[in-house]
Amino acid sequence: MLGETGPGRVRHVKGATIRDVARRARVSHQTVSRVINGRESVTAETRDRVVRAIRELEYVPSAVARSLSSQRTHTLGMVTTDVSDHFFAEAVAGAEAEARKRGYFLIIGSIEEGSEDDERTYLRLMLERRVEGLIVAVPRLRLAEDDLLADAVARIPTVLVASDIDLAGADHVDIDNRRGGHEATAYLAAQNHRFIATITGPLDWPSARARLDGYRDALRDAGISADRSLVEPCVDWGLDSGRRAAERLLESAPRLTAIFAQSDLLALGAIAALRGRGMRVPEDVSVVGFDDIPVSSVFDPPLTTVRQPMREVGELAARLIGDRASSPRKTKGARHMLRAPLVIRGSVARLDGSARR
Amino acid sequence: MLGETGPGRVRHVKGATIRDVARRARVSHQTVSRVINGRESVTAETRDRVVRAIRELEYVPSAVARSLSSQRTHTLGMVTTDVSDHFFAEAVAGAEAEARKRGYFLIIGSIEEGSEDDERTYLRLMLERRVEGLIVAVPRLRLAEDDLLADAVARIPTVLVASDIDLAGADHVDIDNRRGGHEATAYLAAQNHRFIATITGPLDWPSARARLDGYRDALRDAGISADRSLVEPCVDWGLDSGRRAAERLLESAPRLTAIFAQSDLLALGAIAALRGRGMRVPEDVSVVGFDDIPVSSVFDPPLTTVRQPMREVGELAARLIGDRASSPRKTKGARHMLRAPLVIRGSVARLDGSARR
DNA sequence: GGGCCGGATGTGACCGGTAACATAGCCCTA
DNA sequence: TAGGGCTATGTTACCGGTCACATCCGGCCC
Repeated sequence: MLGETGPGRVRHVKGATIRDVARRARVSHQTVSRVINGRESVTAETRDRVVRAIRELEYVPSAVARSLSSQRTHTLGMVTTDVSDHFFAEAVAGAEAEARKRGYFLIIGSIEEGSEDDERTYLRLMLERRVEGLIVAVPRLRLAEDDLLADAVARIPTVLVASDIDLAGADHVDIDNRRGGHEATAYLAAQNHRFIATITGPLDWPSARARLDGYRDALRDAGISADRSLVEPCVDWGLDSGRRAAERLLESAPRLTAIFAQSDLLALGAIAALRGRGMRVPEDVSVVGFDDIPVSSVFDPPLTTVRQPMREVGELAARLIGDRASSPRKTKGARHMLRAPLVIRGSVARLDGSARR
Repeated sequence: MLGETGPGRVRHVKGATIRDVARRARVSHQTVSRVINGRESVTAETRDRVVRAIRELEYVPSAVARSLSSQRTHTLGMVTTDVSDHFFAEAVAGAEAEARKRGYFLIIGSIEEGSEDDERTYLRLMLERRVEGLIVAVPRLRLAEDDLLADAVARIPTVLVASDIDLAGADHVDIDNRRGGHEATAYLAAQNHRFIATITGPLDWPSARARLDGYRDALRDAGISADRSLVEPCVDWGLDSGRRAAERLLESAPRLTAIFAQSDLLALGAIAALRGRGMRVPEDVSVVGFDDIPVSSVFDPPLTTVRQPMREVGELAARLIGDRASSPRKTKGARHMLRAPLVIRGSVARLDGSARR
């Protein structure tokens, strides 16, 4: 099996092309193309010859050449916040599954916290690769006034995930965070809690603000007046932040009987801090989280939390793109909200009227 | 801005090509190419004209055409088990970061549990896309005798992650699971435990078998004879499996004083089951996990566990590919083992000699 | 038996870049 | 002042497929 690459040129294992196969099977390259694409109108006998030649030459068709010629890449791009965050990993998994079901490949760009203009770079690279759709799951997106994103939207179907940027032409997919925050808080109020604190995520995340809005809505609905000292924002969504926030709350609002934490990790951190102060959960302080990460159910106590269906978010995003691609372009983007249901477990206690502090 | 696409052909928003830009800037397309690629030897004035034309036409170079012509795709492929598994998501994140640092894009194929011949499909698709390197992180890979994988290895730099398939020419990256299992078990033995049970992952995972080997090694080293009733395999790595396994163990081996669970979730499930039986951790039974997932540290008790540096695994895999690609091809693949260190927290109690049951 | 039809196959252009080489000025030196 | 060498730019082929259309051939109809 000597390389017939011609003199000089050494090229690693010069792959066979459609024409090499054609020559070997003594047909035209077009006939090979027909066989590859399973078109009718090829004699069984010819087909056999071609198939054999393909096998003998270990021919693998080039998706690159095919894309150039057919103007289709069958590729979706997804730009996300760091995939090592469980939350986004789920969304990627969902999008990937749905994309593949529809015959698309997913290329991802995962943005590390702290790096500069990465979303711009990724957007540009994906446009260059001629992705046929774009999923942007970067909550803190700073691209609002950016031409680049608008440009992308103008060229290809684009879905913004968990973003509050309002870009005509783009679809939006998000969790109904406001409602989720409302449900969590209303549930605490229904258990007779009146001093309900909240530990929020970073307030430059739209989801954090929406959950906070939901929290406030619920307090108002329950006739509880808002108290600024009961709201404790964090710089990130992690355990340590939750721990520290709980400690600050215990200083500033010692009368609290319940905490709505905007993530499960914040909640778990808060619980750890409460325990550190000798308080019991839920007997002394009730806690509700947000996310429903896998361990929430085995935690002690099992965490009552709001479940985010991130996988479905990813799936929906990919599906919307698929629909856009196949059907005539709708003019305006829609905003799709997925409900985040409250999962009641054991971290909330009912306060009987007399027991209010 | 009327489309100059020619009569008939409507084509959505026909993108400008290098030749369109050339025409507008009154230069040859080659000069445009030079400008795009930042080559010297273009007059500042010419460059300006070209840059302006690019902007006016909203020209975005086509990576597809470039790839076809230059025979480089700057793309790495990664086939993994479902990325919604935190473990693999970390590896993907690491690989992605490292790849991009080296100018590569990552396309991923995430294999859902239960689907049929997906790894074959993905491999084929990635080969078609002419990825310049391949990371295969599918522990349960059934491709041992498969021509397809061997084919891939022959064509492009390939790294197998956490696989025990021995494929000459491929690099291997893995956690040193045997040593990790040894450390966990040895630590328990050093705390005077003698009846040390283990809850394993599915034994068709090489990592599960290696950890089990490490467990046995450690028992032997400590002069403890093996007891089959102390080994409890599970069908998956999840919480429920851990819970059920612990319950079975309590039946079959009531004298156990310690459990080495092969994943943190298994460990947490086991702890939940133990508590359900009224036993305390670590006072009655000590538990060690494996993984060090984010919540392990706040669990009650904080979980002593073996930390898996999955992110680094991904990074290393991408780096190896980068090295292979740039340096002359080494003949044989190497096996790289990353150490998984024991993280001591609070879920193990020291048994004093008299207290042995 | 000529013409038409339709299936099987071949031909040449084209997709949008890059590479190699050609060419045209220009400056410098002998 | 001719020739060498360098810079700026243009020309043409090529990467490996797909597409549109041409061609060939056997069967069928009148």
